[in-house]
Amino acid sequence: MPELPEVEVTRRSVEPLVVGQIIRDVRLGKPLRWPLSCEPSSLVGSSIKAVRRRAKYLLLELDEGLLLIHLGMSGSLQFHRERAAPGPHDHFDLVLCSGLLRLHDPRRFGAVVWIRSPEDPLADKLLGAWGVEPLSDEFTVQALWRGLRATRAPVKQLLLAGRVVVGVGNIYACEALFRAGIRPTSRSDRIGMARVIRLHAAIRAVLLQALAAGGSSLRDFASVDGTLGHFQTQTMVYGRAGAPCRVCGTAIKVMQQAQRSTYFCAICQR
DNA sequence: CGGCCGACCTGCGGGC
DNA sequence: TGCCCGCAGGTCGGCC
Repeated sequence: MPELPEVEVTRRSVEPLVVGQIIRDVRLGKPLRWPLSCEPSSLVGSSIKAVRRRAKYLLLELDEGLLLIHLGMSGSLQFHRERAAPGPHDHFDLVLCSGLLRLHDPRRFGAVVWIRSPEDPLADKLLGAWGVEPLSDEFTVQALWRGLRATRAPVKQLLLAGRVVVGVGNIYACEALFRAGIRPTSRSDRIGMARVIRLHAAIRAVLLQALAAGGSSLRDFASVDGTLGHFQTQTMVYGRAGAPCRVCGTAIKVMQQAQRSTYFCAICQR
């Protein structure tokens, strides 16, 4: 589920429930992508000072250090007011006074990692080399232009790589390129300024539209209070192979790029 | 260093 | 109806 809109929707719904709360207990389920990197019991007694987001990571700021949460492909956070027995796919619980914050993640590509400080080598490995936040002032046409000029890779793969701009995954890369009228296979360094300007606007617009829709709930993504997102019903190309383009009526095509499915309209994107 | 590819893991939908 | 295959929102590490 988790691209920037889904992670941000999660952040906004979690924040008011956990900020100021003290960690009473920690429960681990099956192993996730990376180990927690500390004794679970060492987190007990810490309070949660803030909930931030960087790229697709949620960052719970503690008294000491940072709890970094990644939702992987299938993760979502839940909040239970009452004690609730964990299911087979519930792999991390933070017990607070106000209730229980729980990571539900069937595929276990997600992770919860404790980071001691910004100088921790783990911080660099996990948060170090990312590009700018697309909804911040740092994401300018110039920044996108420079990033595109620096590589011959297909533009869709550059967007997915996150080195220039973060938070854009497979759904929103396909959608942004459609809205900008750009072929996903176009060589990044051959895209002209007029198109870069359109792509810059399209990335922001599609992410904002998805945020307003509560994200995409392809399987079971939900915000912490259980609300489902509905952006998946608004996509122009993603998941619509064979269906008519909402602009020109031509059948939407799907192809493989770097082992990911790319959806596009061969007429609207040239 | 850039870019491709496999790996990680489980569930589900479509086709036979 | 039931089984098997392919595919799914991410990203790291190894290899050329």
